[in-house]
Amino acid sequence: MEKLKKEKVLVTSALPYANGRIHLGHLSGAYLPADIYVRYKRLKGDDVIYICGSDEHGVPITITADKEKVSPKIIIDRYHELNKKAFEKFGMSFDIYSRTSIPIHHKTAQEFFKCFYDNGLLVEKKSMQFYDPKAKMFLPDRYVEGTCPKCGNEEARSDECEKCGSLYEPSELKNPKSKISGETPILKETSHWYLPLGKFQQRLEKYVDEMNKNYGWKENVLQYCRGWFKDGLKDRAVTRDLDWGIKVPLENAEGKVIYVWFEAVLGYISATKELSEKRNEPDLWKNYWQNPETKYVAFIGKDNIVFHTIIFPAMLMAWNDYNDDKYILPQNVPANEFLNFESKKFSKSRGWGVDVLEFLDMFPPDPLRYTLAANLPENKDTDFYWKEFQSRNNGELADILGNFINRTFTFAFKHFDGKVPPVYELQDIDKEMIELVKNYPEKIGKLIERYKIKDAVFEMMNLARAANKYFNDSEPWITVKKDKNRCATTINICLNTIYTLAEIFEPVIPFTSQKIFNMLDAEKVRWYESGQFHLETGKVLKKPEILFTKIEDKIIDEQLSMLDSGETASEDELITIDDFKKVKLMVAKVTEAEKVPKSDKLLKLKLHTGNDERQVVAGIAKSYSPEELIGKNILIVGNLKPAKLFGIESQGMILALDTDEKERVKIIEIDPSISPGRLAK
RNA sequence: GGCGAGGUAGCUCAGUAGGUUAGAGCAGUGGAAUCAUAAUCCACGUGUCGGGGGUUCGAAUCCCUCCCUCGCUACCA
Repeated sequence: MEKLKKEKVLVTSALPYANGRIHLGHLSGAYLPADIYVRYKRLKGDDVIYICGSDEHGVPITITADKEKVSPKIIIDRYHELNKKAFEKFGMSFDIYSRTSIPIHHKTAQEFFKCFYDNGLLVEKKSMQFYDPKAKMFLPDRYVEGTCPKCGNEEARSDECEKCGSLYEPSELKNPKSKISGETPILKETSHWYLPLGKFQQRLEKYVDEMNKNYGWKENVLQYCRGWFKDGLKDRAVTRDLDWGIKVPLENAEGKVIYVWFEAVLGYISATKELSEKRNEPDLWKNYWQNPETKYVAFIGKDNIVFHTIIFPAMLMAWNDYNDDKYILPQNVPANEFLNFESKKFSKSRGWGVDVLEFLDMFPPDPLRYTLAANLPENKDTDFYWKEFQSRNNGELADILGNFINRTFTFAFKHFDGKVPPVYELQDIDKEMIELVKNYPEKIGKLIERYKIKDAVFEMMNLARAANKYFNDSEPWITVKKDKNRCATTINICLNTIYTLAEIFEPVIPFTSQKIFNMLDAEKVRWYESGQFHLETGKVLKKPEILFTKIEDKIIDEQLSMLDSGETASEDELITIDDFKKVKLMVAKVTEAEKVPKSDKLLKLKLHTGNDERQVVAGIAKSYSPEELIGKNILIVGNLKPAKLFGIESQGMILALDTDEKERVKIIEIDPSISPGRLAK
């Protein structure tokens, strides 16, 4: 075993947004892999700190607060505490779980802002922003929806179209609507500061390239970066008009806060500062963040890639340009994909999924940690299935790992007074086992170093499999009668293997691992030494306990049936008759029809609805030709808000039925004797 | 329709500097054993590596094309 240099490692996990409870998907993405990595690093003897905390600013929190008619502080306090507790119960080993509402963070974020401002980096731009007179607030991009002036995308944001990627002035956006009140917002002048990311593009590309060359970034992360670089990095506003957040530290900046994307990533630094204070080591944070020796690894989910590979590094570069105390940049950003739940996306609003606290009320954390770790979305989205959870718990943790430990311990107690028996003459089978065990820590360590956690977990269980085989092949239940020394040797080797198992499994199932150490009355050792045999002959063992209880089919079936009922309830949500009365279903006669140029599915129709004429655009071109529609009596929704499709105004919606054939619909035809304009009731 | 990801044994998946008989876990079948949480161990797969075409001495692995699935997004009004 080569002596490895002690590394200085800084690990962060994405700051969860304090606007809801974390669910299993969150754990799989950014938290469990990081925790496994960190626990391994600690066992290895590296100097590591692990930082996380709640992200507590931004508009969604204010909206939740408004909905509940409480202050945003109530919301963030609630979710900060809940999530903190969930992480604790799950066994997350953060050195600190901080939050972005604390003064240290406000100060840090303001320092960065001020530094960029004072050095003339930030560009001030006056612009017309949407203002919702009813909600009395400026509307952030994502709360304004309208039609993109360039490509006609109807769900474009106020200054940017995600469809075609074009940027424009809010005044160019067509048909703006406030997503908060539904009102048409007015344009009001305001001014904001922008971070010119374009200035950093070349350096960022070089940075990503070099880090990848030296440390092997994940393919999905690189793809994402390439996409952003290809489009060219744009100026990004770093302030917002809002009263919830970190105040812009300038004169005449009333009502302005630092945009949450700018400050949230700095929360990692602030949290480390808070840790410094708590430990009463004022320079601790600098020893990591401003130490070129530090290896900084940022664990995140795929939705967060751009912030950690482009924006945050750009901010740190900018700081480093103007200051003598220079920050290090992420050395690796091992972003995971997403975890789905029983084949579908987690969805809070649809009640799909299980949140962490809910889960841990029913089951202990280790089986969950193991199941999630064995199935991490490292390369692609994966699923959490209740059945898989059961089979991993019963078939692997209980049957393979737990049972091996149990059968070994019962042997030690039945035949060797609960003490570690001595080793006598070694046969080939023993030597092979000893050699095998010796190599496992390094094998697994190498996988974890390369962020191949899933493979590492598989190897951990493989050692337990091999241990069972060794036990079987050695047949101690026979040797105990014929050759006690042989039996003693076998049990000694098995007990030492259990020691190694306790250590290598610690990052994944720390609670159980601790129980095993207790049973062995032993302590953790250095990771790379854990494959060697440490148990002294004659050492007194503690009585074994069952480490994993089996999960009955009944319990899993209950969960599955709860899912079923939960989902149908939300899908078939009942409406009142008043809800229905809002919809004006009306008979109309088609007078003209033509294809919309350049469109596959759209027809432009002129409809006669009794007293007036109206134009409707309908997506039925694949099912009907314009000619066959003319003269038909059909049913439409008459009081739908007009919308523009392909630049053509549509003043209603034609009702049609799905058919078995894909993309084919059947319009609802009304008896020709009914005159246009009649309403359905 | 656009973008992205994927289609490999019944299920979940691994498998890129292209090279002998394509792998693992689970499930299934048969067997061994009985110390142990009825837990373990061994043996067993003629899989069109989505279809077709191409490059190559040789492709699951590279190129083209088509089909299908999922996600996001859309002309779902």
